[in-house]
Order: sequence, then structure tokens, then C-alpha cells
Amino acid sequence: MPKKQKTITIDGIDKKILRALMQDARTPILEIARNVGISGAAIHQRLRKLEKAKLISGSKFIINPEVLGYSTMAFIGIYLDKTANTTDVVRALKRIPEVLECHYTTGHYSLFIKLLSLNNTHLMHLLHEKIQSISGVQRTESLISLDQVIDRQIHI
Amino acid sequence: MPKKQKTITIDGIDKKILRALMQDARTPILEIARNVGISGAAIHQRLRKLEKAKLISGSKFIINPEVLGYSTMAFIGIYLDKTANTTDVVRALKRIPEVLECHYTTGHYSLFIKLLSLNNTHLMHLLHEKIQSISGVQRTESLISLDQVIDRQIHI
DNA sequence: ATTGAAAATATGACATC
DNA sequence: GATGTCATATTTTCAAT
Repeated sequence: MPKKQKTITIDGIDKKILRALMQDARTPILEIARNVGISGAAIHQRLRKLEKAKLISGSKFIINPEVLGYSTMAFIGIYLDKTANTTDVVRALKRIPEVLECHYTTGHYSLFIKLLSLNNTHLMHLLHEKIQSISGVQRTESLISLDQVIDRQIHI
Repeated sequence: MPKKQKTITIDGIDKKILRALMQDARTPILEIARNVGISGAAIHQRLRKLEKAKLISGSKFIINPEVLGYSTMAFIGIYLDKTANTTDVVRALKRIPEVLECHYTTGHYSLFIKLLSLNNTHLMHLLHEKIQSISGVQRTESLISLDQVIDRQIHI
């Protein structure tokens, strides 16, 4: 059954708080308070409200993969055998650290993944030795990102 | 010309620091210090080193789009006319807040985007009224994500 | 990398409206 | 229910070593 999720309403102050923290999760609450014009304690309480409503699902430091040598991002469509156990395939994909996203999708593919590799040789290795060797994987189709020109979260 | 990016080497302590902050960007430096076993100031200096090396490109609060009613994620492959000005198309895509990623890609498509919509009706509206009406866009192919089962950053 | 100290911040209790 | 004030604990930050 689908996870039901209440939608909540947020006002202008909530938006300002969220925008500041979406941009830099370490922005001090008191700094936000000064910009917004209410007390730090009030910001604090609103944040607890937003967390309770699960609107905020955490915070992350963003690592620049290029500095670690990861220069190739690719999207891979995966065809599975009719008899394949999808759960097992996903479990195997989780064990490949280069796989960053995995989706069940409509359309031709059974699974659709996003991955990051050091270069094209590494990508080929991942495809042939890691992904296509998973039991149940029939074939794959690759889409290599030459340049990512938009990368953002939903607008608030 | 491609952006050259020096790759740096990081040791076990750097990894522990990064793992803690990738999981929760607001983890206090002193708490990390206690877990790692060195002083807070040392952590602080390492973080400055990592920032200088551009390994850390910032921090973000992660918003749960479902709570705002966004329940449908889709990937769209875009075919452009031969005469289309790609830069202009990207500029137009940037003005659509639901578009979260945009890539220049190899393969059939000229552009490949990831977007988030409220539901299938909204997705159809985005496709027909917003994306396919951009000058230069010839046609699109959609891939709807029914469930995202992996979502993570590169492993450190 | 460490220590120590000053400044800034986070956080909770309580009062207010 | 949302906010402000205050007191205290904790953290950040920067020297000097």
C-alpha cells in the first residue's frame, strides 16, 4: 500500500528558514532569526514543527565527486529476464557503490539507475563485470551525461 | 575546455569526518572530535583543507517533496531540432522549477532531464504546456519513476 | 595536533500576547 | 498556537605552542 503523506502548509517565514538552510545547512539559526526578524527560539520551534511534519528529511554535506576523480555520470536502463527476482537485483545494485540512484520505472526498462564512474573504461567495467553479471539482468542501455547544467531541489 | 580538477588524497580521519557530515551536516565538530579521538580544532583545520580542495561543495537541508504533494518523479529525454539553440532551451528549462536536473547526453537525446510533479496530470501539463512548447524542442520521451529504491552520494 | 579562552550559538524553561 | 526573554550548556573560532 502506498505511504500516505499529509501535505502541510508553510508560511513565508517557514519558506525563508527553509531556503536559507537548503542553501547552507550550517547557517546559524540566530543568523536566520536576524534576517527574518523574529527570535531564535521562534525559528527553533518552527524547525521542530517542520521536522515533525517530515518536510525536512535531514541535511547533507555535498561532496564534489570530480575531486575524487569521478568524472563520468551515466544513466543506465536495465532490462530484466521475465523470471528475474527484482528485489535480489536491487540488492546486488546496492552493493555497487558507484550506483547512486535506482528507480522502478514505467516504459521499456525494469530498472533505471544513475551512476558515477571514474572514466569510460571504469564505466565499461561497471557495466560488464558488475551490472550485467547480476543474475536476472538481460541487457542494459546507457546514456552518458556529458555535462550537467541544472542540479537543484524542488523550489519552495 | 574541460575544467581541470586536481584529485586529492584523504586519510581515514578525513573519511570519518566526511561520513559524519554527509549523513548530517549539522553534526557538531566537537562531537566528531570525540568520536574520532582528536581535538575539535584539528577537525576544524581538516575541514578547511577539504573546503579549499573543493572536495566539499557545500551543505544542504534535504526537503521531502512528498510532504509538499510532489509524488511523481520522471526522467524526460528531449529531442531538439537541428537548428535549435541548446543554450536557449536550457535557459527555458531553468525557468521551470519542477525541472531538477538537466544533462547534455550521448545517445538519442539532446538533453535529458529529471523532474518532479504533483501527479500525472501535472506531469502532462508540464510536458505539453511547458516543455514541448519551448522553441527548438521536437519531441520528448518519458520515463516515470514508480519507486526510488536507492538514493545516495558517492561512497567515501 | 593541542590547549585554552573569548565570542557566538543552541536549547530549554517560563512568561506573554 | 506562536513568539519573546532570559539563563545555561555547548560549540565555534582563533591564537599561541
